[in-house]
Amino acid sequence: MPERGAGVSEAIPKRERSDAARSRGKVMDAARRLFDERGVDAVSMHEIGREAGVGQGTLYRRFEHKGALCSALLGEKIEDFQEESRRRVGSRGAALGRLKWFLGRLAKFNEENGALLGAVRDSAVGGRRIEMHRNPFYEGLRELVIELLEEAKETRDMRADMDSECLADTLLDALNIDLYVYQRQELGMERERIVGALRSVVEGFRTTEP
Amino acid sequence: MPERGAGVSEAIPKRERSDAARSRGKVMDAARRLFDERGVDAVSMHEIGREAGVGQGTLYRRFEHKGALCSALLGEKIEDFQEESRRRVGSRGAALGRLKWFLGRLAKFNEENGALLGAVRDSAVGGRRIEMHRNPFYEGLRELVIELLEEAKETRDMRADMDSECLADTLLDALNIDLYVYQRQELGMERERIVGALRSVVEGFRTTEP
DNA sequence: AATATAAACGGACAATTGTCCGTTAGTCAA
DNA sequence: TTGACTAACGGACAATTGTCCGTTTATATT
Repeated sequence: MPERGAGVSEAIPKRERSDAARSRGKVMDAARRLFDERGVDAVSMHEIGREAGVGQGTLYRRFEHKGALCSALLGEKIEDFQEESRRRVGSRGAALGRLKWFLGRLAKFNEENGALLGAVRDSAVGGRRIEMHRNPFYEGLRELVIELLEEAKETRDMRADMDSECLADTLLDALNIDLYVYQRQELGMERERIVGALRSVVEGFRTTEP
Repeated sequence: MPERGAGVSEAIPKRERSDAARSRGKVMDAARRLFDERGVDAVSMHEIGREAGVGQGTLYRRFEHKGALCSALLGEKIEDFQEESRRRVGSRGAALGRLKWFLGRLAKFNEENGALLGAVRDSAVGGRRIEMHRNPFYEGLRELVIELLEEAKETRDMRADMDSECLADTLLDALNIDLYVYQRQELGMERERIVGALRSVVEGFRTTEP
């Protein structure tokens, strides 16, 4: 197999045959339409196949499961989010300040894509539980946060004994979609409150100035 | 038969009829046996019913879903954990120190009950996503952490502007079973490392001494 | 254009979860 | 003890996910 460039999404190994591409498009269109109409949770995969006019085999060949389909639907949003994040995060200024900005941006991403993110999460059950974390999207976010924390260490803004890797997971998981929905809808917390609390956690990472 | 009702499963309204109690016992025994034999994930609900010698209606009347059954199975462990936690947490000493102890204990609980906790988590999909957080077990932990944080505020160990509620969710979610399994098995992190990182987060909550 | 071949297609099928409803049997009061 | 009331029972049934496999078709080659 020819080595493909390290693309953001690992779909399309060689080149898609024309009928395959057509099927992919039909399925994604149908899914968008049905999700829009009745909500993500209320639409079954078979229904999507029927609406798209493709068989189950085709449907599942293109998208391993509903979560993968939702990920594909999220595609552009993810690209935008990652692009903006990488740009802002690569800019000048204090690393911890940029980290705080990033946490706010991630909350906004949650806010805008809650339904699809929830479906992605739902599909990560049983044997696929690990996929929640081991995927290009999460790993990208993780690298980004680690990078910021390491930079904060180097500039002596953060204590040197802090564990950047672990902390990155902690910060990202504090904004996982399940907890976020629970805090927003069940506890009635405002977005700014959630983000604010997390920023105060980051504030605690700072070296105490003498 | 151990006292039921204070765990994750719903409280028993009046009193269980004798045949109902027998069914409950048979189902739990069968589940324990099969889970032990082949692992939680590899056993279906129907199989448990068959092994227990009860019909599907009975099975689902007693346990709403596989997660509820696993919660019941976790019952005693949960009791022990909660009891020990409440005792230690109610003791003397610095609140933040007790919080740190609690985080270690929670990690140990994860370690000991990973498979069942994973199944409980898996069953909290779709419409039941909220149940991951809105259940007596989680709420108990949450109250306990909030209590500690509030105490730390009162004794001026923690900055007064910290949001105890949000922070409690953050700390607890940092030890959710999915992330924990990912960090332990996928990233190969040691338990002490995970707990240590979280304790350093708590350390950051402290008021900076002048 | 004809042909070979591998990818893609479609829909039947298997597995699992969860519900429904007619039947059975504990429990309590007379 | 008897009888009635109602919780509990059991298994068929519906819905959904995901797989399998025989058939079709796009594409590269001659």
